[in-house]
Amino acid sequence: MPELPEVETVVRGLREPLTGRTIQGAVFPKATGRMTNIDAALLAARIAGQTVQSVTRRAKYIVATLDHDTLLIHLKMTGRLYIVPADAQHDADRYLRVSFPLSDGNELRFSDARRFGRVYLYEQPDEVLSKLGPEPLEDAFTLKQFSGLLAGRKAILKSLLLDQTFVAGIGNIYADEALHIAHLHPLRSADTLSKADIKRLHSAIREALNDGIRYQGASIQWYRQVDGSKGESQNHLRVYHDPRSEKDKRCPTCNTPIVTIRVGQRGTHFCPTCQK
DNA sequence: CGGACAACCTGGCGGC
DNA sequence: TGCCGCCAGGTTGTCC
Repeated sequence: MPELPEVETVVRGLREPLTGRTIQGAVFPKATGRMTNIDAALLAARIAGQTVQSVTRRAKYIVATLDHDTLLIHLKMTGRLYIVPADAQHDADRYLRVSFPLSDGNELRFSDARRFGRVYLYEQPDEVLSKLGPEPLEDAFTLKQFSGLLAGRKAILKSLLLDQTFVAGIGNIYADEALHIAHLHPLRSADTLSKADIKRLHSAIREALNDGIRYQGASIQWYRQVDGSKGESQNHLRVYHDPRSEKDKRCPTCNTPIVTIRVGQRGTHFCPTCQK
């Protein structure tokens, strides 16, 4: 599911109900497998009694800064976070992976059908976060910086945009959207971009992601906001779609049928007329 | 560095 | 109605 806009929407939804609350523990109803970076019982013991200082986002990670540690949550494909009264039944959610009881009588719950999601507790979260590329919506992400990052890169554009160490937070939907806004073909090599191409791509990345946030994320399958509601971004996408359920997707600019190919194992959607 | 591919997991849907 | 195969918003590791 979640790319930068979806994770940002979830973070905004978590900020008020979590900030200032004390986490009382962590309950894992099923085997945790690879979900945590440390033993689940240790995580539960260590997190108990720590108060949430802030909830922010870095790339696609939800970052909850606690008194002594930082809780990182990655939703991967199907993770969901929501808050319910602590007495709500656990078995009402067949995909529940962990719940965190809070000092105000509520619980933060993490649900994940596909079990790819991750819940990490780090004293030094930079172990994970420092490997990530720049945040594309921050002021520091300038055209100059972006040009510098592209210098010497020869990768296929679509694959490069998905590389979290290149620029953080872009996923399959918004990579396709940004390339359409920038009029660039997903198979273009990064080393063929003109100065004008780079400028368009830089602003297109921001536009695509900001649109996603404005519409509160894309609920194509599993993604939900903290309150359980769907986002609206899926109704405003230019090229990204599911070819099986939407067989006649057309370019919003020129009405040409959108073409779907595979690039680096990912479904990739583009307008053959507008994107060169 | 970059591309190809398998893995991790399960659910949902199209097609037959 | 079944059952099969394929696809899915992400990431990581291996091999060439």
